[in-house]
Amino acid sequence: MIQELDKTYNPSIHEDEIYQKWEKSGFFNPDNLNLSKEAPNYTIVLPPPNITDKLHMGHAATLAIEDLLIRYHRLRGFRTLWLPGTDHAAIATQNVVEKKLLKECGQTRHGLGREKFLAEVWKFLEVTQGEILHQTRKMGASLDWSRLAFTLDEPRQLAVRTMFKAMYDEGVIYRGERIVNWCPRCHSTLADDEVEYKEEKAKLYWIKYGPFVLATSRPETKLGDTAVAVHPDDDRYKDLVGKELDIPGVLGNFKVVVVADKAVDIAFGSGAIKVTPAHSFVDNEIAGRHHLPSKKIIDEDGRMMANCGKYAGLTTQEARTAIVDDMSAMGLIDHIDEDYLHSTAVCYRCGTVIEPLPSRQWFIAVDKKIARLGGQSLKEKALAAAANGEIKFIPERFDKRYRDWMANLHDWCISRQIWFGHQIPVWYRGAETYVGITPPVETGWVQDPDTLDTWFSSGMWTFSTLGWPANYQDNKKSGDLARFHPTQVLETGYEIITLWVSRMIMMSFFALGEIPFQKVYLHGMLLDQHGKKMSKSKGNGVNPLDMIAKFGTDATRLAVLTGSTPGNDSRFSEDKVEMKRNFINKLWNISRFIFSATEEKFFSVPADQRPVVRTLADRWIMDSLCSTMAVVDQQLANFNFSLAAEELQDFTYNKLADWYLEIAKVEKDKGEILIYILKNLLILWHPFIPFVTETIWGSFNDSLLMVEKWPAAVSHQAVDGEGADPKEEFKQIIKLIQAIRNARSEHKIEPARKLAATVYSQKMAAVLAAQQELILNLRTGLSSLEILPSGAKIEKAIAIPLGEIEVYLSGAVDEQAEKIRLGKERNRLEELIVKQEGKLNNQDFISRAPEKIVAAEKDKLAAYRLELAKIIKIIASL
RNA sequence: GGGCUCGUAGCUCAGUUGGUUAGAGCGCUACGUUGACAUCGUAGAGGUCACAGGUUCGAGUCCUGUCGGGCCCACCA
Repeated sequence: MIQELDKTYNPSIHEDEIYQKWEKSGFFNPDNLNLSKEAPNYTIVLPPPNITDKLHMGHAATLAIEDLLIRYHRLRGFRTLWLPGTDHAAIATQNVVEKKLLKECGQTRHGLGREKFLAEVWKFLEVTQGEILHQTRKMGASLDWSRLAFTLDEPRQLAVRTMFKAMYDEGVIYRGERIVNWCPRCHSTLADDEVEYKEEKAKLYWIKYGPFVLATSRPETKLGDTAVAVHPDDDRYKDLVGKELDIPGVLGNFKVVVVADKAVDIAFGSGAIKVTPAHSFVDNEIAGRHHLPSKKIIDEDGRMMANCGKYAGLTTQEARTAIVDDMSAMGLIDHIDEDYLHSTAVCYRCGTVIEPLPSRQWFIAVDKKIARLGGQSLKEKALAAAANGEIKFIPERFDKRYRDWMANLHDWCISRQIWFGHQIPVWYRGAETYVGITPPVETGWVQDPDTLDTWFSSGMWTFSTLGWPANYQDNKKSGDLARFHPTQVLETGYEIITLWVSRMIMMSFFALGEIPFQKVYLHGMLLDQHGKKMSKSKGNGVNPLDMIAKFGTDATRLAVLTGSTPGNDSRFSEDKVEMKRNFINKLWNISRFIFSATEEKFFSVPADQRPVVRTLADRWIMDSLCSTMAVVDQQLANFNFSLAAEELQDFTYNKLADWYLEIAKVEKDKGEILIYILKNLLILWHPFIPFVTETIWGSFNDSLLMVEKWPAAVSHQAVDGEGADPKEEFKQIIKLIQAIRNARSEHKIEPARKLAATVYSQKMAAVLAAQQELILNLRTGLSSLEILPSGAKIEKAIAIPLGEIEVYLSGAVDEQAEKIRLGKERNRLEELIVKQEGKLNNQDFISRAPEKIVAAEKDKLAAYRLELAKIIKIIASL
């Protein structure tokens, strides 16, 4: 049964129905695919979007790319799993909800209390999660919804606690004191990427410091100084290194040592710095290297502590003013630079100045040698996986970024002082500590109030979604974990290589001793039409649902899949989507035409059964389809989605629609071959534009296109070719037709006016004669066509030299225009010949270039000369 | 400061290991309803490949430098 198609494709009346059909079929789930045991796996875990907000175009691009990969491999007979989920995005989500509560009911999280606040967060995420999942379905994503996961659902909570305990037992997770970014207002540590830098003018104080004069922007931290550091190569201070000094200060004299450390910049200030290990990251590192004591003087409220004498209780700002005044009175201030430009670290959330503070936090030791990793550290394992090619980055350049970052990685601080997230599975009772997957049974234990960095749980994503830890007993994988891990590809944005990709690799090595994925394909960012990053605050973001409503999902997908190369940013604009909508409509109308031109009996022929080929044009289109199949396979293997789509679009538009369909109208009886091409074309297009292809397919098939068989390019390779290469011969026909159209256009000959054509060709006469009907009927406007091996020049005719072929059009000649046109042509050829002769007269070229190239260049010159000779003859005759 | 990346037609971008007269789509110009498609067709114009050197028989492609975008990381005592 063949259903008639509407005049234009209207996505909105088909898409939802098609998606339901797919979902009901069960084929999103690899367990339902009819595959042999030997079928290879193809698994991708969806990078779980944050439930902070609905999806934007960037997410749409991710979904389009991954669905393309998944559908392509499903068609090719892989056991294909695409695993969906969402990310609780701890801090980000908590902030969004905090802001919302403050705006809507003036409540703070502290006012509400932990339990009620968390209830609000869960209420919020239910809404956004629902919206995200709806958007994802609208994109046509063929995700296995039966395996849907959330980074904070019950199974993932169990996985996180299990992981934490295992790492703690192995000594990889430890509690330690370290300088952290502390926001005195939020009362929380901030991750490095949550700190923002604001550039501003400040004062730089040059203070007298024993034998030194040194520059500081924070004189109040002098109370916590334990050393002075200079560069080891700095001759000015060589003699002082290693000495202990007695320094006069506002609270009396204190002792510091002088150390030499390469972290000091000789050129800045006086080349000497005071070292405050407790309140500066750099100083803390210097202190670590030289085993210096640390003295904490600022508390969690950003105030001076009790050990600061009369300054105790002042904020750091107040203390700075007071101390500078006092130092000034003591003559300790050398001078002050007023216009010192520097950037201050502030909280990305509230803008409060960050205080670096020593704090007790939980860490993952990345350099600790681990027995279960064969005595290697997480860092070493993660680096080796990239170095030995076990994990490949695409494009390759990101491999370097990954390894550079990994090599410089410090211990990873995983505790956060926020409420929303995985609460740390550690309980305290007095001096006792208990770490466990379940709470201790006895009473009196209090759980650590902190939660884990959101990347801890998302770092476990490849295996926590596949049933770890239940599916991993005695170092053996079972169930989904055995079937699908390691996954084949991780597809994500390059901006989270460090945040996410690196963590996943470390976590997977620790939990399973293996890589989480074989390839990492990194896509670029989607920018707006002006090349700016899309963001909510700029208001230039686009909701994919708007595009879908306007132009359809397929157009939206194709727009984000094309016009870009791997790893590079690309611009998005509505115009692009509109163009793709036009193309999809073209495909729809190609199908309509083919339906109308095909006898019913051919519709049921299987897509891989080759049709009978009769004419040169048939052989040409079959050959073109073959090479398109090969190119698409090759481009997709290299993640060149855009080039694959371009190849398909070129075949569909420029070969099939522009030429072969027109030929079919002339040569007739093409049903068998047309439906064959259409079926294969729909399969080839399906991964890119699943809805329209499935819709067309469904109008004459009972089966689902999504599980058809991908055409193997090799089986079509043997396009029967008696005689010469059909491609080359047919290309000559196309060239001839185009030249005739072109000549008509240049001579401004009205379309209705018919011309008589005479064609001379020694080599091609027979081939051209066989294609007479096409040449006459493909918009050339000819009244007659005479083809001869050779003959006399035709007077008063438009002459078109086409290499070996000569064409004359008589019936309407403007000799003046003809002279001008041919003159231009002559000049062009003469220039080419001069250039070519120069090349061939160059002895270096002749002797050093490969023979093949030299021969080709000689042939070219001969061809140019032949053509020029003809033109000169024609001009002379005018 | 370190690293990465981009600069090719008016616009958005391709251009595989150096080797035809540097390509595509859109836009523009002219013409046009031909058995699917105006969400269409035919034809055309349009480029010192950012700039300056170098390597090479040969450079859009490789090297060095300059200028101009973008991104990442570190740091600003």
